[in-house]
Amino acid sequence: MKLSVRGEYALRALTVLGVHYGGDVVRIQAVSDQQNIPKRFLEQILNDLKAGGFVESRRGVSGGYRLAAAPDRIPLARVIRHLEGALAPVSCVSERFYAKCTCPDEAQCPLRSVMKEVRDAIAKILETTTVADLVSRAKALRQQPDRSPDFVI
Amino acid sequence: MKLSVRGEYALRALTVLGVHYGGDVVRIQAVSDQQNIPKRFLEQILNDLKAGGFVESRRGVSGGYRLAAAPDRIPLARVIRHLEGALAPVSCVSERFYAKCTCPDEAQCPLRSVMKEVRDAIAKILETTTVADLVSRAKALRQQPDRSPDFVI
DNA sequence: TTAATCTACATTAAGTCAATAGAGATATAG
DNA sequence: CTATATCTCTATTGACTTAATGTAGATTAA
Repeated sequence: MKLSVRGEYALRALTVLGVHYGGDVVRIQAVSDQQNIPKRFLEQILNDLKAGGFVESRRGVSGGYRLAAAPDRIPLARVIRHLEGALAPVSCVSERFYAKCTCPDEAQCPLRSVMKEVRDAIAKILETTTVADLVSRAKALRQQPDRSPDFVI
Repeated sequence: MKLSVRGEYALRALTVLGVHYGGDVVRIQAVSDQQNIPKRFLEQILNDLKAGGFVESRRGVSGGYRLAAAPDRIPLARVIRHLEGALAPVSCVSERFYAKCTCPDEAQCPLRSVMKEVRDAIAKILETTTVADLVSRAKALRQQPDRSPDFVI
């Protein structure tokens, strides 16, 4: 049930680009420094995100990356599906990456129905959460960095 | 976000043992045949499940495996955690397998809070679903193999 | 023209996964 | 008591994936 480091880096990078949405492009180096992501690896990832239509780039001096769409139009599910494939824990319950599993009869496999519930729960969250949400959560967390829920007056 | 084939086999095998709960032990060969699981691989898995306290075994002729507890006392989450580790998509939001991630400041990482939601959604389902549920779903599906919800009289 | 940037493709080292191999221990049937 | 079907244990393999690193090139603002 893992999100790869690659996927994690991608979402963190998109958050940075989301913060600067509407402004100028952001250099890879800046994202790398700020988010503690190996620069060369991040190059690959951003290139992949460009191929997926999530970001656009400008080359040359003062080049960089920016979001290709408004942050609230980029659900996390789309990004993760592009980078990693299925959200579903087993391929036989995936909506867009379906593949047969090894059970003798899918129609009678009780595990499938449970895993379908899991898939739906994951998808529900990741379909409705967007890069814009990451940006606003980042802002909120910056305001109240270490205030626990019990610490409200 | 994947459940490994190993984990899938384990849960399918436990379902078979769950069906026979209260009766005699079940041979690996029988489980292997019935569930289309490579026998030698299944041996390893059942051995691992035994180490985890989920099943017990009898050796020798007419040996085999049986559940070590009532099916309704075995939540899927326990099994998966034993075999695969964390349910959480990223280690930094795992309750029992916490590990630091690479983000510069966990307290201010917006991705963490989203992934925590995902973790909780997954855990909620897998903590409340037990081997007994798999057994009863299997029975239900056997009764009504191809009757869709729209097809009820 | 320079230098900072993105682009493209190749390579690598380590790890994981699914499965297989082989030798051994145990217990039941006969 | 012996034959044999089972579980037990450790090791190994081959394919694949992951997270990076290497090298060379294209682009563009200053």
